[in-house]
Amino acid sequence: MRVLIVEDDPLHRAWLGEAVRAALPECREVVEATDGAEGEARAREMPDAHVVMDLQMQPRTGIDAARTIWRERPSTRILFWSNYSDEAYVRGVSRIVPPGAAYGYVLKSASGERLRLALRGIFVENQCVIDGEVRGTQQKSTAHAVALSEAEYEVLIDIALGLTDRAIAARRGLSLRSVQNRLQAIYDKLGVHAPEGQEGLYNLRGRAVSVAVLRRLLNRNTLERAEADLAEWSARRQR
Amino acid sequence: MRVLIVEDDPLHRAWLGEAVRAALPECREVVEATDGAEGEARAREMPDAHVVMDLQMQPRTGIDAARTIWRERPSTRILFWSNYSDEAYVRGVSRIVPPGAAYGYVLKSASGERLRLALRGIFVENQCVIDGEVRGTQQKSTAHAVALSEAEYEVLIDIALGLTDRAIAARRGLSLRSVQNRLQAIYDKLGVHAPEGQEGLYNLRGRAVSVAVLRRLLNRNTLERAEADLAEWSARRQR
DNA sequence: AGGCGGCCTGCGGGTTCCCGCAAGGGATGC
DNA sequence: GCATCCCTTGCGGGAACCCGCAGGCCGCCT
Repeated sequence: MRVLIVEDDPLHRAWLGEAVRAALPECREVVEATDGAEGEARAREMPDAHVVMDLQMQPRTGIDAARTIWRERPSTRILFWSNYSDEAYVRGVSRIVPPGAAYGYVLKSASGERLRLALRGIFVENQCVIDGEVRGTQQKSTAHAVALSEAEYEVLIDIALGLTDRAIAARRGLSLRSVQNRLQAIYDKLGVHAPEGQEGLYNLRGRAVSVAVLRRLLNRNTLERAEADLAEWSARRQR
Repeated sequence: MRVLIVEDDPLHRAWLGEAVRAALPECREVVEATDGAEGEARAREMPDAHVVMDLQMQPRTGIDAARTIWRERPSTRILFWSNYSDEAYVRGVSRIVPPGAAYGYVLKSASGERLRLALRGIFVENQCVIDGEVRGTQQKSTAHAVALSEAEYEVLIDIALGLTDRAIAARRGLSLRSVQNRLQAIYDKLGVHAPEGQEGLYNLRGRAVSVAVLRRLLNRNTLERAEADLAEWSARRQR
């Protein structure tokens, strides 16, 4: 067994290396990478490696790296080790896990014992290990009536990018009115309407984005990736 | 001399404690706090302490803590030790430094030697020590013609909160048209206009916020604080 | 079959946004 | 004094947004 660690913080990287060696004595080799891009390269050289990865990295995030790693080798087992359980991250991860892949999501604030269990669970027993807190936001994100559907989430991203209704309609293959219907649903679910007696206070479109950021549905990484997707779509559409 | 460390990550906290003791042998006591609120409390008990503080903390950020510490004792010397040099953070800090106070801003990625120099410079020599990278974004943020003025920045925050033109006008004591002028300036400076041949692509208002987030002019913390300010203003205005 | 709920779509109109045009102040400089 | 620059304000109009109403399609239930 070989393990690849991708983590930009030197202190955390060193500590993680120790934890991996201690939890997995059967591990022959531990390789460390200091950012997403290097992680992808190392993973390419180690076709049998398991991966432990941070999510917040500059400039390529853990999600970016995981996506390419999984695209090249969908059976790779990846343990995400992150500071936060924001819905933006949880959604980001669950969007890219290949069907059937074993993965994990453990918070950095979790105890060493929990990390140890996750390491063994994923890499040895081939099971999925998700921290309780993460599980919580995961369920919250699929609980009906409060949560946004995937279709609505897409439109939310589009307005966060600053697209017009018309542009969204073109991009998503919908009519203008359908886009607006989705927007209504988003406004309702996010509860962006101004309180009693303050009617003209909010621009609902902008307010929705604001609330989404505050509720951690959206973050800078989400936007950055969406921006890249948009650029690609926009180029393709030019011809 | 006494030093207060405010840092939520245990690894970083421990390492920082060592660095402080090594750099400042004349330091009699090192106290550690694990989040912003505790930091404020400890600072209150140590009326002579210097402070080393992380910026990203939950739920009270380093900026929140620094603000109350400085309000109670404006001469406190604070060294901010942060992962990022985002304009949002730099602006956030420079908005709250009391006139004449000695402070510092050092990146976590900087070498131990740079941290040592900063610690001695601020706490012993009473000078300001700002990392080169931070200095860079600081200058970028005040370089004319590309950068937003303070007035424009306020309006940017308002649209990021999802306010209407009318609401912004009421809040900032301006006419509707003036608000729109500020918006124009923001649109120009952020360069949000769609490329040639894609005229209806962007909703400029939303696009401006998007670009601002991508350029790190705004982040979640900025928004959170702005939201609190807005709520307070809104309550005051009700009567 | 018929009814029901969900999603998509067109129409219409009230409101808000985006912005060109133009007129009024201060502030500064020669 | 006058010119110049910057910021503010009003007016007006075209475009985009928000949204109620109503009709159509599809799958599901009894």
